Amino acid sequence: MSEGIDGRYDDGDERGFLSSYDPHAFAPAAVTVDVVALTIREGLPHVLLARRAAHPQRGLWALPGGFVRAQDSEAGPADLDLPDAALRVLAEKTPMPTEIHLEQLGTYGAFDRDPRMRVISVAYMVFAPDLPDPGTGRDISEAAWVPWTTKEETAFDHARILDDAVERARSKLEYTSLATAFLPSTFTITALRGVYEAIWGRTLHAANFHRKILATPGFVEDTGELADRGGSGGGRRARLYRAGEAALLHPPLLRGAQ
Amino acid sequence: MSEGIDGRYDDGDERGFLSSYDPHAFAPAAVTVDVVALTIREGLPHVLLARRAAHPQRGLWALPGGFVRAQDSEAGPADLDLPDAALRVLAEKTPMPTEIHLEQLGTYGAFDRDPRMRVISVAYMVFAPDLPDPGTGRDISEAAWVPWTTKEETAFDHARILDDAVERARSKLEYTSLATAFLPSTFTITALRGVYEAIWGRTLHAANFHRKILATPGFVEDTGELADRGGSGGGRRARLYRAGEAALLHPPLLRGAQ
DNA sequence: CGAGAATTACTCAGATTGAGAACAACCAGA
DNA sequence: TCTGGTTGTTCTCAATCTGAGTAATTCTCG
Repeated sequence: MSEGIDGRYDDGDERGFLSSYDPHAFAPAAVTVDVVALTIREGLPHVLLARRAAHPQRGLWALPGGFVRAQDSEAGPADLDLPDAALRVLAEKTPMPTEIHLEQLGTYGAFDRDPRMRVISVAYMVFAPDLPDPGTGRDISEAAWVPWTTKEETAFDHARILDDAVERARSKLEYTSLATAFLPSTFTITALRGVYEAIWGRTLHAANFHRKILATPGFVEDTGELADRGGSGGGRRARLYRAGEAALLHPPLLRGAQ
Repeated sequence: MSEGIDGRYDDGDERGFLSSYDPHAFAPAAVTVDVVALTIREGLPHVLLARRAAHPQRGLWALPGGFVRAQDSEAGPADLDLPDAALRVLAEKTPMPTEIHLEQLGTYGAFDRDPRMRVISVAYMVFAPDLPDPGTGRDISEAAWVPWTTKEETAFDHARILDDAVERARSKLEYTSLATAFLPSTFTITALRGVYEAIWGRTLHAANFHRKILATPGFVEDTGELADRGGSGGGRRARLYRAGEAALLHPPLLRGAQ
């Protein structure tokens, strides 16, 4: 990968070469994962944040995160891949269902993003249905689902990571079927529209949305059942759907248009 | 970030805390950057690859890459941010113009992706206009622009990174104006269509493409000039355009449709 | 039962798209 | 210099899609 380091071994055989590496010699940066877990509560997007229990920046909100375990150690077994590390640090803050949508957001590595040392952080996003509040009876630092509009002070560069996550989520809703990841296994078209309206921050024309969703092949499948009851103030009972097979929407739903 | 490590300092003040860190103790993984540089030559997408000059996997094609320099060292000054590292390792393989499009693709960290040690690699993409072949008179290992359809054996997991880059490029062309990044500062609509056809691997209706590009606000700006001459086999001289201000296309160009 | 509300179906004008024809400008060779 | 072939650009038209509004259906609540 780097000619500067590899060059010293140009004449060796591969077997002898592999045993001669000292990982610490080439590892002057720490690697962490941070997770932006998003959900929708009462029509508003929320993100899972934890209060920092230790210095630096003690008491500020921070994304759930932690060091990637590169090898087995006293802290626990190694993380075999980065998504494993992301799910582990998330589970340390709140219980999660087995089926959640996890995707990589990006990696942040500016030299001054952490005052302690050079830290390179791989950020992940989770789209989750509405979940209970993080348990308080467990060995968990204070964590909570916080409205993402809350511009309270956050630790390190987590405000920027959160902004990037918001923009990614808004964009993903346009051309993928990921909106269903915010909902339980069956849902109504109105609930699906609520996801779009919450993430995009605008209202959509209910009738046109309905037509468009049903016209997009593979977005939702009819379960044949009806919701238990209509909306809060009465109303017809809505049909229940489940997520379909399609991952990409053709054509997309555009937030710019109405 | 990690309660396991932070916990030991719960009662300290922030100043004393910062000086007590030993980076090596928490850094058992190396961080590298790899760059997928794409361009279009003679109507076909090409990627910049370098033959590995050293073990492991000596002689295989690999993406330009190298270790991130977390601190100043004998190898050179520290990379202040990850994009700086990406541009540095790319410049080590071939000269690059000052204005290129660079964006992060993703980070790869499976435990077995490098046989030497735990390596976490941040992949970047570059969209470049057609450039000269990498200089042979410099202290450069063999590098070349290779058609991306060449499924020759590549080192490590670089084939997968390249596949991810291809899919990202195809997708980006739909809803951003990045196709212009593959062209010189002024270009014809036909050349722009050639970018789409090369990346998407299909032909597009010339007249409809023309109409759509000019109808998309901010995609291209008319320079008022004409190309020096028509196409290869004669023909009318085309109008020259330059890239416009818009970064996102509304509405997008859809590859699924015709 | 009647008012109100949510869901779903329907209508219609305007915009967009896919396909092709037609027109314009240029090159090369007769 | 004429002529056919090639490329770039504009135009036409039917089919489809979109935004906006209206209406029908079916529920809750009082």
